[in-house]
Amino acid sequence: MRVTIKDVAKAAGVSPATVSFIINNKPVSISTATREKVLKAIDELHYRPNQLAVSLVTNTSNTIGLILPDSTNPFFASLSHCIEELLRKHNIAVIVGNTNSDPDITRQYLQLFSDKRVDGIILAQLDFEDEQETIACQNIIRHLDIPTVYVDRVANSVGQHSIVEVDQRQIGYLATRHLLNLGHRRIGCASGSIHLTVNQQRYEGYKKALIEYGLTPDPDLLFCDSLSTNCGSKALPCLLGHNVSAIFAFNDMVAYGIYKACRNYNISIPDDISIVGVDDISFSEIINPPLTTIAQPIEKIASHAVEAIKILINGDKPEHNYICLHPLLKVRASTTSYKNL
Amino acid sequence: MRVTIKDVAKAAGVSPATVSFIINNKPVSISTATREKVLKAIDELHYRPNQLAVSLVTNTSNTIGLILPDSTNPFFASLSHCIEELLRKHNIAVIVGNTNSDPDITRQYLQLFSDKRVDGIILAQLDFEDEQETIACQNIIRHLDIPTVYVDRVANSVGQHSIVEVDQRQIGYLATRHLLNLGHRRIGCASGSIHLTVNQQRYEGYKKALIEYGLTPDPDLLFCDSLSTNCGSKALPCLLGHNVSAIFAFNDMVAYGIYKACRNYNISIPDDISIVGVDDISFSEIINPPLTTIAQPIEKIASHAVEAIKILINGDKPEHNYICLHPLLKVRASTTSYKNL
DNA sequence: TTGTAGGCGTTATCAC
DNA sequence: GTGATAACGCCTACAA
Repeated sequence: MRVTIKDVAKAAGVSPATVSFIINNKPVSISTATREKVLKAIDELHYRPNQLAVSLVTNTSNTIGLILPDSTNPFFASLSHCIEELLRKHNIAVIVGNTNSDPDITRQYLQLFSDKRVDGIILAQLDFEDEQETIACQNIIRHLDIPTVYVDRVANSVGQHSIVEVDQRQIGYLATRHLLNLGHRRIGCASGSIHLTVNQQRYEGYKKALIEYGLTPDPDLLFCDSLSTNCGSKALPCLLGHNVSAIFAFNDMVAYGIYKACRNYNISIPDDISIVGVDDISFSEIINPPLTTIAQPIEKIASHAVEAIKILINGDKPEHNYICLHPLLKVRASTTSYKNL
Repeated sequence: MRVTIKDVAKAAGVSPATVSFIINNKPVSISTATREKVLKAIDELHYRPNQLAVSLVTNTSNTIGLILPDSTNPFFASLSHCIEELLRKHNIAVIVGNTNSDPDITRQYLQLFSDKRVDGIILAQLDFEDEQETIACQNIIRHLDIPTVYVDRVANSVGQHSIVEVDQRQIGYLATRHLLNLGHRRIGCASGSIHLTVNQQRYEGYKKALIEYGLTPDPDLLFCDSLSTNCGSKALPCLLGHNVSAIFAFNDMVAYGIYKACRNYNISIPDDISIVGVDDISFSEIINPPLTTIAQPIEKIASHAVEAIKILINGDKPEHNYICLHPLLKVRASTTSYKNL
C-alpha cells in the first residue's frame, strides 16, 4: 500500500489536516518546528498526494481532453504537441483521442472524458460528412457542460465555449490570388469532401479570388475526394483533362499526391503545372520542388486555445470567445508564371 | 451538481448499493422489478459513474501514460496513434507526454503519471545523451512501482517491466548489406549521437556487414549529429569529402536532409550517391526519388506493447518479458548499383 | 497553532 | 434480494 497523508501525519506526530495545510500552502500559520517535521516526514516517506482523491474532493482533475481527427497528420501532430507542451507547464495532463473523423469514436471519447471529469475539452475539427452527426455531437457537448474550445474548423455554438480558428476563406483566397498573379487562369481545386465546412470555405475563397479577376468559376475544375495523398493522385489526371495550368491542393498531403502522380505522368512541377498546398507541413520544404503553401499559425492556434480553455475553466468570462487567425502564403518553387505553350 | 449514485437510488427507491450492483453486473440476484426501476432511473437522470470515485476505491484508473520523445516525428506519431487506438477498445485512456528527450521533462511526466495513479506506463526510447540520466530515470521508474513497458530502444531493467523492441543491429546490418550487394564499398553513416544505444547498435550492424564483406570500418565515415534533417544536410558535404558512394542515414528524417543538401550541391540520387534510411515514414514513398529504407513494424510494436501492459496490469506473469521484432528492407529508387566513374 | 470530523462518489462487506 | 455502513485518500470548516 502506498503512503498516505495519515502515514505522514503519524510519522511527524501531527494530524492529517496539518500536513494538508502545509502541502497546499494554505494561509494558516504553522510553527516552523512542525513545518519542518512534516516536510521531513514527507521527504523520507516519499509521500505524494493521490491526485484521484484530491480531484474527487476539489472537483478539478487537472486534466483536459484533446480530440483530433488524426495525430498522424503532421498538422495535428504539431498542434497537439504545442498544446500538450503549454499545458504541461501548468501541470495539466492531456488525454488524447484520435477519432479518424468517426462520429462514434468521437462520442466515445467525449463520454470517456466526461466520466473522467476532465476540466476542459479541446476539440479540433468537429465536422463530419453527415451534418446531422456534427449537430448531434455538439448537442452532446452542450449537455456535458464542460468548458470546451473548438479549434480550427468549426460550426457555431453557445455557452461555455470558445472558438479559435484560422480564416479558411482567406486560405483559399491567398492561394488562388497567388496563382492568378502568376498569370494562371484555369486553376483546378483538389479538395476533400465539399460537405465539410473547411473545404467549403476554402472553395469560397477560391471563387472570390477568381471573381475579383473577372473570371467565372468552372465547377468542372473542382475535384473532391478526401484530404489525403490519394486525392491528389486521382485529381491530377482528372484536372489535366480540363486543361488546368495550376492546381490548388486543399492541403499539403493532397499536394504530395499530385507530386507523386506527376512523376508517373512525366509532368514537371512547376514548368508544366503549378501547385500550391495548405498547412506548410515540414516536408513541404524538403520535397522537390519545395512546395508553395499557405501556412496556418499552429503555435498561435495552440496558445490561444490553451489560454481560452484556462479562462473557461477558471469560470471567467472570456473577453472574446471567438478568435480568428490569419494564414500566411509561403512562396516556394512549385509555382511559376503561366507560359502559354 | 452532477447526478450521483445516491440520486439514482433515491429516484428508484432503492439503496446506492443496489444501484452499484446493477451497474457493475455483480453476481448478486436482483429482482427484475428493481433492476428495471433502477435502469430507468439511470436512463432518465443520465447518470454516469464518476470515474474518479470509482478509481479511488477500486485502485485502478483505466488510464495509462505514454511517454515519447516527440510526437511530431511521424514514427512516434504512428506508434502513439496505434497504441491509443488499441487501448480505446478497452476503454483505457492515454495520457501522452512528449519529452523532447529532456530528462527533466521525462521525470515530470513520470511523477504526473504516478500522482494520477495510472495503471501502467508505456515508455518509448528512454535513452539520454548522458547515461547517468538514463539510469536515474530507470531508478525512478523502479521506485514508482508501476507496470511499465519499454518500447523501441531500451536499456535493461528488472521487475514489473516488459520490453518490446526492434532489432536495431539488424537494421544497420540490412541497410549496409543492401548497399554492399549493390557494389558500394565506401559507405558513410549519418547518425545521431553515438552515445544513444539505438545509434550504437545500428552502427554495430553496419560494421558487422562490412566485416562480413572483408572490409575494415573507417571511423571517418561515421558522421554524428542528431536524428534530424539538419544532420543529413551537414553530413553530406562531410562524407563526400571522404569519397563515399552511398550513405546509410540512421533515419528517414536524416535522409531527407541529405536529399535537400543534394539539391544544393547538384548531386543526383541515386546516380551520384545512393541513400538508405530507417523508419519508412509515409513521405519516403512520396519523395523523389522514393527512399529505400528499413521499416520498423509499428503496428506490431504497438500491439505487443499493449498486450504486454495489459498482462502486467492484470498482475499475470508474462510468458516472455522481452520481445524483439524484425525490421524489413524496402527497396525503392534511392539506391542503385555502384558505378566507378 | 493544531486537531476532529464530515464529506467527495464509489465499492464492498456484512447483516437483515 | 436488499440495505446499512465502512472504507478509499484527501480537503476543509469548525473546534479546541
